[in-house]
Amino acid sequence: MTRPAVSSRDLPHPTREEIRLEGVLHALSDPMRLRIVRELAAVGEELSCSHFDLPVTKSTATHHFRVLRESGVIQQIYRGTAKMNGLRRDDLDGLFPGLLDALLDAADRQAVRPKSA
Amino acid sequence: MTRPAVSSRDLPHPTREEIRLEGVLHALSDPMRLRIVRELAAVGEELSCSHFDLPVTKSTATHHFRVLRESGVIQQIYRGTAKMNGLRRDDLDGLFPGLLDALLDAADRQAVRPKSA
DNA sequence: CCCGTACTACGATGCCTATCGTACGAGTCG
DNA sequence: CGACTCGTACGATAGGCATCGTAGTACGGG
Repeated sequence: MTRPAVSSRDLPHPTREEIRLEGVLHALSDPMRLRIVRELAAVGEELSCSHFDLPVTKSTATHHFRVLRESGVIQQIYRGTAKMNGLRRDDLDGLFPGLLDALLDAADRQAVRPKSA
Repeated sequence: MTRPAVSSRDLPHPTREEIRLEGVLHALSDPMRLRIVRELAAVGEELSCSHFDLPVTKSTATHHFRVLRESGVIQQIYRGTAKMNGLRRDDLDGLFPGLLDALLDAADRQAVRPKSA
């Protein structure tokens, strides 16, 4: 699913061709991860892990970022002490045109709905 | 997540408002269920459970159909001994315009790709 | 009424995963 | 160097889930 790491401190990512729709959907089916992706899309630029104020511990956050990276949804690189996260929009749009936008739009619509019973 | 059953032999479905994006994505993140949905979409009409020739036992198939129903992706009703399955296209399109088509298109594109390493 | 077909229910199993806490490694800045 | 920040690694835990097999229920037809 992922490329081997050539040096320490660099992170294995799937190539574009290795990205699987099922993996992307699974990654996005977790509320915490969907939230991360929505924020990345809204801001439109790379964000450090610590920028996100998630209601989970840091180890759990690390886990979610890894799932997103290994599924091909985000790309991560170290920038000094920070680890920057960016949406792989080009790859996703190339593989699945319109999907990411449809997903983000769906998430936006749901976010506006009454949280409900 | 689902309405209570009023009589035996009728199946609890979530109302349109109860359908959650995360649930839909989770349902579709399983290859077997994605396959079922793709077939339903391709045929465009209701299909009985037994119409599908899935590489799993019938108990497992029952499980997958239930997940799809409880997430709001399909609707199921008994018709004699058969249980018919239909895509809830109106509800999904109403909640998340364009999402279902984008997902089906993405699945089609992936299906054409070399299965790969 | 009896049988066959269609699907379910239940229990078991093994794997995956979301979560945490603690201890650690890598960089940066004084 | 030393301390601080950012993020990781590892182990534990608890719950979810895909799968199976077996036994059972509901319906329709002879």
